[in-house]
Amino acid sequence: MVEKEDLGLSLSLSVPQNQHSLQLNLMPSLVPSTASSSLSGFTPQKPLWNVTFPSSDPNSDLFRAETRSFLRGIDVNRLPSTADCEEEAGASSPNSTISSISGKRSEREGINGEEHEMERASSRGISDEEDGDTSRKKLRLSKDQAAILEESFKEHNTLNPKQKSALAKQLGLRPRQVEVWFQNRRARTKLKQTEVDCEFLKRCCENLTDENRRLQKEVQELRALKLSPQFYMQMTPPTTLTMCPSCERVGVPSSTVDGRPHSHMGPAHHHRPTPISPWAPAAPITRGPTPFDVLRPRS
DNA sequence: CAATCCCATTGTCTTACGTCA
DNA sequence: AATGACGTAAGACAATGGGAT
Repeated sequence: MVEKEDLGLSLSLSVPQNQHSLQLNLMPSLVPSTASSSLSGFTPQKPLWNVTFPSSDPNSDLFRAETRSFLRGIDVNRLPSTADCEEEAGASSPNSTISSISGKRSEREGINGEEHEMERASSRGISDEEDGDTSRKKLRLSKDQAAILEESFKEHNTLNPKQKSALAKQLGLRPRQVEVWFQNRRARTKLKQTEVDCEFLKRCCENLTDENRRLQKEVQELRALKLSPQFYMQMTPPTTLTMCPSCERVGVPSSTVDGRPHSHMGPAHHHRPTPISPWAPAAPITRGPTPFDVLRPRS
């Protein structure tokens, strides 16, 4: 298990076998365009693929939104002052923290105490015609708010009630908004993880396909070789070789290995020796790179 | 039973792009 | 050809509602 350093985006991929759990650590703020990954059993030195995060992608909506917000210099969720109300009171202005309160949430957060105060504070900017309107208004978190939330998310991607309240107070948001932001943030993280996992599996599939193709070719070549008459002529008379299907060791019946009886042939051995063709190499077949080998950086 | 999470979905906002006058 | 207004599709994201724990 890889430590969730910096709690950027820690990705884990579980494949059927438990031992193949992909851990991907994505740290958008530190590693803007690449993601390091590690698979238990191997740890690539180089990033395997690029992952672009919204805030780092100049074409992304978040980036644009941030840029917009920055350029305008408007904190869309700041509790509106009178000056703000005069300046940006357009009906479709994003400059509002107005949002309808979920009935569910209203039940949950029995409006009281600090949260009640926050609730009222957030409602202060509602104009008369909006006040009675239950339709929610879209808000955009300011760059600063988003940055603080992001920082907090890096530290811990879930919040306890105390942290939530403190953060909400710090940001001038309702606790419910902070909670929602964290939920949506977790969802985005998961989505990104899924995309990365998908990309990884795609690569695995491609590599396996390649290897399969290569092995098929190798088999064909060996078959062709097997059928050629010259090959037989040069063959020494076949001896009866057997190979333990379990440990893939070649054993010679009615003989000893290193002077000692080979256990494969002993009565206690539970594997039935499999006869192998005389042209099968005694040495282990050098296999081609597995997908993991391919992905593994070469030193 | 309440709190919280995840998930799917909705609603809003913004941008890019195509069309037309 | 250049320009501005307009409509629209697409994407991002805050918010909602429901089910699960």
